[in-house]
Amino acid sequence: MDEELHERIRDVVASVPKGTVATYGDVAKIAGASTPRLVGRVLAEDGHDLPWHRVLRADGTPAPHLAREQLARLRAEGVLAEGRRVDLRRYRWRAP
DNA sequence: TCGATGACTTCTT
DNA sequence: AAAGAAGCCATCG
Repeated sequence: MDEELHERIRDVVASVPKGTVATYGDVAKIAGASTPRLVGRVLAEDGHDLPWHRVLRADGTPAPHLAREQLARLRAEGVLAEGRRVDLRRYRWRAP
C-alpha cells in the first residue's frame, strides 16, 4: 500500500537534523517518491506532527502561505534566512 | 471517466 | 535574470 511510502516520507522528514533543511526533491528521492509533489501532499495531510518547516523548495524558498511560519521556525532553530530565501549551500541536509 | 488543483522540479524562451 | 511550459502523482467534483 501507499502507506509505506507515506511512512517513509514522514521518516525522512523526521530524520532531518535540527538546524538543517532539505528540499522536497531530496526528500522524495530518499523516500523513494517518484515526484516531489507527493512529499508536499503528504506533509499537507500528515505533516502536522513533523518538522515540515525543515523542508524547503529547490530554490530555498518555502511555499508562499507557509513562508512566514516557516522562516520564523527555521530562524528559531538557528537557520538564518536572507529575506525569504534560505542558504541551501549552508543548511541543506545530506543523507548519511 | 475526465478535468482541475496543489507544501514541486527542470528545461527552454 | 525572469517567465512560461512540460512532466509528475494523488485527490476531488
